[in-house]
Amino acid sequence: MTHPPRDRLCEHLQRVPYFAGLDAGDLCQLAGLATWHEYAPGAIVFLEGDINTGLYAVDAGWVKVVKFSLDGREQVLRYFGPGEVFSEIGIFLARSNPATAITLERTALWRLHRSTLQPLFSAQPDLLLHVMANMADRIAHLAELVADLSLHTVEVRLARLLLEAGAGGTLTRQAWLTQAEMAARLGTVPDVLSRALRTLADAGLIRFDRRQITILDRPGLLQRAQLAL
Amino acid sequence: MTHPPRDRLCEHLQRVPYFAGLDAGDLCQLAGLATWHEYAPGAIVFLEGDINTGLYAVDAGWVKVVKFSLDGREQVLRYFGPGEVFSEIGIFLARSNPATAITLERTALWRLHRSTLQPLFSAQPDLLLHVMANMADRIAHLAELVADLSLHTVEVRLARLLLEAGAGGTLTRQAWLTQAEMAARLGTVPDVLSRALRTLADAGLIRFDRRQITILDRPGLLQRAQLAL
DNA sequence: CACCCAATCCGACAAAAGTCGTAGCGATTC
DNA sequence: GAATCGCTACGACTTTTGTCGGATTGGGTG
Repeated sequence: MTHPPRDRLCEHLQRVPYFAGLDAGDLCQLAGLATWHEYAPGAIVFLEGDINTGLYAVDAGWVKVVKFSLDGREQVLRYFGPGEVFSEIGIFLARSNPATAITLERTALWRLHRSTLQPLFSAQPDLLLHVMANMADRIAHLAELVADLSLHTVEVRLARLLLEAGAGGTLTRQAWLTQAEMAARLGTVPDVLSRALRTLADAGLIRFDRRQITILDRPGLLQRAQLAL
Repeated sequence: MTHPPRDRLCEHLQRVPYFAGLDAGDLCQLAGLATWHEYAPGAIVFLEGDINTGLYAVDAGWVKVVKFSLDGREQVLRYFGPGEVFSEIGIFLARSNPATAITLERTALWRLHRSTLQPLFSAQPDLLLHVMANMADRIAHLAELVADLSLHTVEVRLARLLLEAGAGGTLTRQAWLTQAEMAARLGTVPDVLSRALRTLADAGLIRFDRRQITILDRPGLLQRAQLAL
């Protein structure tokens, strides 16, 4: 994970789905303004309350965006992996980050600082629309998370997560996706998640060990997730 | 609440904080494209899953944006009152509404349909930035809601709500803000909310009756809200 | 006024979630 | 191989939340 040469940044950005469809020349202009940052696992990219940020694009690795309670419990709002862009709120000077970003493993990010973006926006309304579309995605995702937390039990939430993540039957967990991490994602604690996993396993709906979770009975799981019948 | 004459729409829009700072001529152009809609209390403005919407501005009345569970429980994402604009997601054809909008009382809305907005966006990047700033606000608000639901008890959430809403000591409730409504806002059920209100009242922190809630001990309430000490 | 209806309140109970202590298991390190 | 560390598992317990039946209140209506 060494610093990619300048003349390859453009190519990099074009592979980011976020920027697909944008003019190649404009993208290269963007690339020239991006800065490269490497982080160790568990490093803080930015803190809730900070205002001095911009837009981030993940080159390699994984980042989680979280909120903390005073007593240290954490709620994951979202994970971001290679090719994804986050922190749209960093575009606005008037608003501080609503959450904290932390790396989950050794991670490399591109950063487009607010000040470098402003002129581009005026020149390239298309870019603005892309960013807006991403924000719309964030809003929909968060609204779904709110509904999940408020309206469904841990078991239902877990079933939904498994159905979503393990579209292909077996879900091989990233090394960093521990039960504690999954619990923070689902808005609960490791113990409760462990119980829920066992309940689903005992019911014959899934099978799991330390590195992967297999869906054995998708229709049954859909039912537990209150998405069917 | 009769249909305002066309030549006053412009003036109306200028009073919407959302559009403050935009060029007056552009606003009048916007006004000419808006359509006027009236709703009875409890009417559905749009449903989760619909895609045929646009941007709404509240002229008079109140609207709530909610998610439902299969068994009918509801979680309020946000309330919108006079002068506020909502449903930014309606701008994107590719995305269906993530939630349902319902009126709380007799309500009048302006609607700017997607198709009428698109050309304006190209001509007026400023307008885009305004919409984006509002989306940033939605994201921050939802992130806060997620953290609240996941990390705090009902009592803490209630204390926070009271501190936020009743900045001036006494909070006179809108007629529609029943305990059931407040419960849906806090992500719980009326019974539990009633208990939490009683607990705070018994502790001498608040006083409440059917039409208003008074904060008696702000520092004490701040402590309950885990925002102090 | 009598009536009705929605909102609120209450107590008892059930379910879900969180806490705690302990124990086992695996991979890594020494 | 032994020691260690992080992750996972499990059982017992507490707290929080949700549910239910029924009582009470208060405003509006006929």
